[in-house]
Amino acid sequence: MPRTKKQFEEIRESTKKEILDVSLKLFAEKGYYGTSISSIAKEAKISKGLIYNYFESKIAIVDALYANLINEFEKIMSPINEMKDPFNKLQKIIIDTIKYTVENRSYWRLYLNFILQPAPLSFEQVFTPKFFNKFFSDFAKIFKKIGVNDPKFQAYEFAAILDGMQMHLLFMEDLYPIKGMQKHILKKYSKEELLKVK
Amino acid sequence: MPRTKKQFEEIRESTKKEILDVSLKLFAEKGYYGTSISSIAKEAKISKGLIYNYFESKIAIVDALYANLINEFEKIMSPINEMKDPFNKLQKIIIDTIKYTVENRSYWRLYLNFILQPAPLSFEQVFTPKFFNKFFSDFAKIFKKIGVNDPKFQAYEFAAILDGMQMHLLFMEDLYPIKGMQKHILKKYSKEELLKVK
Amino acid sequence: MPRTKKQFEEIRESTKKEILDVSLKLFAEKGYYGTSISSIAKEAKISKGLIYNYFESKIAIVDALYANLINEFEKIMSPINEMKDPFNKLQKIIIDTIKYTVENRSYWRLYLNFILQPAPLSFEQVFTPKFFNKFFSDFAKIFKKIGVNDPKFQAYEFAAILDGMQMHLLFMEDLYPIKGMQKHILKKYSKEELLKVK
Amino acid sequence: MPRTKKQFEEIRESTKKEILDVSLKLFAEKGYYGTSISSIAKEAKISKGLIYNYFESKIAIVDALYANLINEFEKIMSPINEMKDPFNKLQKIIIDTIKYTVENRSYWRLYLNFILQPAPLSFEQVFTPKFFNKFFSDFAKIFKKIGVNDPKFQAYEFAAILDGMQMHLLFMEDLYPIKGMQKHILKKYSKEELLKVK
DNA sequence: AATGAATGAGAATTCATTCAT
DNA sequence: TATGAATGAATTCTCATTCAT
Repeated sequence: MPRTKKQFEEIRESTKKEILDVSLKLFAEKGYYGTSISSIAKEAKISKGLIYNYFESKIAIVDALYANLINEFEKIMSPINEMKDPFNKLQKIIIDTIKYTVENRSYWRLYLNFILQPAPLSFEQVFTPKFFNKFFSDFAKIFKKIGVNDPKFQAYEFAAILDGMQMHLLFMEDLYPIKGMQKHILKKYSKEELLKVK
Repeated sequence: MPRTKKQFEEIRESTKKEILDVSLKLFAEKGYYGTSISSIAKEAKISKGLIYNYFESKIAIVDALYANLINEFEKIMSPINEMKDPFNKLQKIIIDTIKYTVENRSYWRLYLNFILQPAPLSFEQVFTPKFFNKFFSDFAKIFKKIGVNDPKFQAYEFAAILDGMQMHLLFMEDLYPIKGMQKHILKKYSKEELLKVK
Repeated sequence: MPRTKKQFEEIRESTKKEILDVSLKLFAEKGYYGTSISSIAKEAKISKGLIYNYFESKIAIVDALYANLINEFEKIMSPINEMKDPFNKLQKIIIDTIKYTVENRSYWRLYLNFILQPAPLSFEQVFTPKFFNKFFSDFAKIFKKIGVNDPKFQAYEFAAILDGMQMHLLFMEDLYPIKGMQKHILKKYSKEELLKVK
Repeated sequence: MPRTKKQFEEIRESTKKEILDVSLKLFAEKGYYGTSISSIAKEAKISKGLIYNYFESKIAIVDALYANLINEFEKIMSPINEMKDPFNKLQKIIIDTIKYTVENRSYWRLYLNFILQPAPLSFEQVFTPKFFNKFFSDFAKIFKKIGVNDPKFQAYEFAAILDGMQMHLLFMEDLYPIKGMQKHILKKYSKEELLKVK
């Protein structure tokens, strides 16, 4: 009895997901060049050839991971974007950034790698300088709404703290006092403090 | 009649420097794996073989660049370490970090790459979590001396801002408003502001 | 529809054998360093890369040949070891040594090369001095059983004759009067002669 | 004051000898391919270039060593050739073979390597099958003079024992009971024994 | 859909030899 | 005579990708 169309699709779906999961793990652990198609196949317990049934090339896998990463961003940002209160917004950005970084180190490690990764990995560039500018200007709007001085540079500062902290966290792993840092940052960007400075 | 020892040394000196300069440029541009020995040779207008007259292996080139990088760090930090006044110290750290990053983008791009680089590039690790801890604790001492609340996390915040800013700057290049940011950060860590918060 | 496991195994089996056969021939003809992986690939009419699908490195090929060689040794020696009569034993050792040398020149040429080969080829050493001592003491037992004077040195002499003859045979090829030599040696180690000397 | 012609020649002579000595040592230790021109230069404390002032190529060094080896042979054999008494002759051949092998392991190790060494090292072949035949026939003459049966194969046997013993000695080094073996062989080829067998 | 044998381009590395001084 | 920097061809090895089954 041949499989139904739906069954086929389910197989495709789950195999593809497995390849992506394994790839993410390996890329984050060993880097793009340190991860061979063979090792992905072995880890995913499928054949090398099958991978090419799902992805055109090695770089296409990265592209897909990349796309997923963008989705993650969206998922984090879209509820935030819908929030009205700028103070709550800041608090949530901080909390979520830390939460997702801790929960999903592989992804974020990859993300930082990609950002700094030079040329050969500049597949469909999504994390373009423009993309970042969007963030900066979004943040700037929040600070403008709050009414602090110099909202533009407050935004750059805010972004720098988050990305710097993320980098330190990913690099130092358990040595980094993320709990304390979170408290510290949350306080710094709390309503009371912000109103004080204003 | 052979060249004198000194002549030979000069030749070696200059060829070695050329190889390192070209390598730094290419590694920063295209990454370690994206840069072949061939391309270094071609760019430096020497033969592939000659490179091995100066460096044992490809990774040895990176090691040398790495060592130079450490030197840069020392050069930046040693005058700072000798400074007494904590306020001046902070100001100088900010100014120098930005100055050296702008002047020497290749190096710092490489540096960030190295920090996050996974496994295969684990040449003599210098930028270990321990190395960073040293920075954090040095910074903490400064803030303690100033007498701010929570000097430890102020230090982590300070480091995060600097590294985050550096990352943004390296990624966005000319799109980044580094001038304004410098002013902003300097003000944030100026004597008046710090004394206010205290 | 992929090939069955058995089909794959057959392919592997035959390709591996082909690589080993070609390698043996070339190594014996031109030596280890005189034989490139390229030349093996060309002679075997496969791609260079495929060889690495079967052997980890060039030296691993030699290791495999080496292991086969040990097997040959076993095959020659095990029926001999089971023989009781010491006179028959000696006769068989002589006959077999010559037989296998003539039939399998490549292997034995390689064997002699390996024994004397210096350093760089010191893959898993099997032909250690200890290995030889085993032979000497086995031979000594035979002569002791026969009851000749000085069985120890009779054994060394016997081994020297066999290895010396083998060397001459491999070196001089068809110029060596192996037939006559075999008769001569067989007679020297015949029951009558040995009992005479005793 | 420029050096005299004679002085120049002395320098050349001694430098050349040094190169050969070092080469012999290294070739015997590490083999031809395991020995680089660089390592010879370093060990001889001269420059790489200078070697090419004395020898056209790496293989030319081997050729020279080879020629020296032939000389050694001559030196051993010429006094022997002048001896009249066949019994003394055999005794001296045995004694000298062992003596020179022990005293000059490097040379003889090289010699055995060369004999079996395939193609790439088949520089000016001196150790041709013909060369060996000369030995065999010389030996045969001795045995003929003595009047043993089958002098031809006695000669082959004699040569096999010597070369086999030499091989074992070179391979097993101090584990080989060369003293006892010498006594044994000398006795076997002593006047009394030979006359007995005759 | 799935397998893994096979390919081949390209990478790092070695080293005999040349050559300017 | 002597030096060692420089060359370049050849070598081993890797790995993304293809393809017959």
